Amino acid sequence: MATDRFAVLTDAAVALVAELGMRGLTHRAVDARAGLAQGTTSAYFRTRKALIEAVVRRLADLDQADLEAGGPSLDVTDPDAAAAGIAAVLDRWMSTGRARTLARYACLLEATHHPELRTILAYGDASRAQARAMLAAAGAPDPERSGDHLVACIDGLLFDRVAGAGARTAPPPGTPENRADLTVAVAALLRAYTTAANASSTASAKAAIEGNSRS
Amino acid sequence: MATDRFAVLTDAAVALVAELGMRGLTHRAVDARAGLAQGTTSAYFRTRKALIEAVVRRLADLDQADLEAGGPSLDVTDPDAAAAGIAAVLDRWMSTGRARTLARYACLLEATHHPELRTILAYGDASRAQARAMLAAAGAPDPERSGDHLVACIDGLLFDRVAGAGARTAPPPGTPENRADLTVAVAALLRAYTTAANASSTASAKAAIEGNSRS
DNA sequence: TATGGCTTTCTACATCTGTAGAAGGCGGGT
DNA sequence: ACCCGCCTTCTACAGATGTAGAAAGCCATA
Repeated sequence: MATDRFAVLTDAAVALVAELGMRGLTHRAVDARAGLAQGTTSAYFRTRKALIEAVVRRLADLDQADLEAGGPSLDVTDPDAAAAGIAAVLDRWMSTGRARTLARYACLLEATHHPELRTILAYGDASRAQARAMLAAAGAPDPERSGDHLVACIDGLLFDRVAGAGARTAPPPGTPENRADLTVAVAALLRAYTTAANASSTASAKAAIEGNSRS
Repeated sequence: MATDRFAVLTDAAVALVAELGMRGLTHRAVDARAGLAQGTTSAYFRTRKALIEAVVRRLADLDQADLEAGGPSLDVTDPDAAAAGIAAVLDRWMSTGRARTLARYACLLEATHHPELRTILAYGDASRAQARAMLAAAGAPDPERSGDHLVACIDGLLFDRVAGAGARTAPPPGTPENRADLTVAVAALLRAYTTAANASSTASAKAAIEGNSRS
């Protein structure tokens, strides 16, 4: 999975971020983790920022490859099958790919105070595009917006199970029970955002919030 | 907002975590941020773990107070109003309370590799209970599970806007547009998880994933 | 006033971290 | 064989960080 020096180092870095957080990402720690001589990481990534950027890039690349290798089908005609497909991906990301998922969230948080990372980390752009396309094909109103909402919610399900309360309460990752649970959750989401019966337009919603704004 | 020494210090710590990440949480940095003499934080929280725990506890307390001061109404009979109420809270958490929200996510990620934090950080337990109660009142099937899904999704919407792509694409926090956007998103969620027309039971979902498990 | 316990402040120090450059080694071309 | 450029490894060092203890100040009570 990691053959050349760069890949070995960045993979080790990703693993470190996943299990120790951004704080554990250190030149020397990466050296140790990768089983290479002290100073190696420092030689390849002279500054810490370079190291972080490499991690972010690596994550993006891995996700890209993962997606191309076979994402969910997203068949509009069969929402339940689409939900099951998405659930399968989510389950994989929280079992086999848990480390990568955690690292990704850590990087997202990091990007909050490091704008330059945001360019590289186009995480989820592909998913969003896919979601929008699917909703558009399903004839949903405002597929752009709804697609974004949908992806955000699915991501929420993932985050909850990987770092939130779901990590304790939900069925363990990698099991059929987990996939089943995720499937019903995602199916509900798909139904919610595909139905043209989406009565609340932005306009009517605006009216509804009148009495609720208290900031 | 912060009168006694502990509160001053932990508030400064929360602010630091929000804007610099966990890595910025340092005894000396907290001293500086709080405008107190060097060594103060070190005296109050002898170890770094104690400092982190204090931050987590402070976040939990603030959330608790926030919730008691007036959470959304969650009126079952009027889902749109409930959605608007939730949207208002979300909007506040991503504008005025953005720092706290970011700090919370950072702590959640931190709790991933520090189990002792998990006990303190019962974040969202109240929300989950409320969601379950609401869904139960609405006659939704399996309100426990659906409630958890619902909260996870709502949290996903929040995370997306605070740290994800939504931070760039969605309407700016604190504006009516944002509240409106969130309202339609949440309303769709409520509809999805309250409808008894929730055809896919766990059992049928299990059948649906048969062809999709490839891990 | 003196005393004893606090809270607060200052200082010390071993480690860790970021960063840079020197030293060493290896292989390809002349 | 020799040289040159590259990759790798080692070492140095300034500054940050975690942690502990000493010093100083404050206040109430005897």
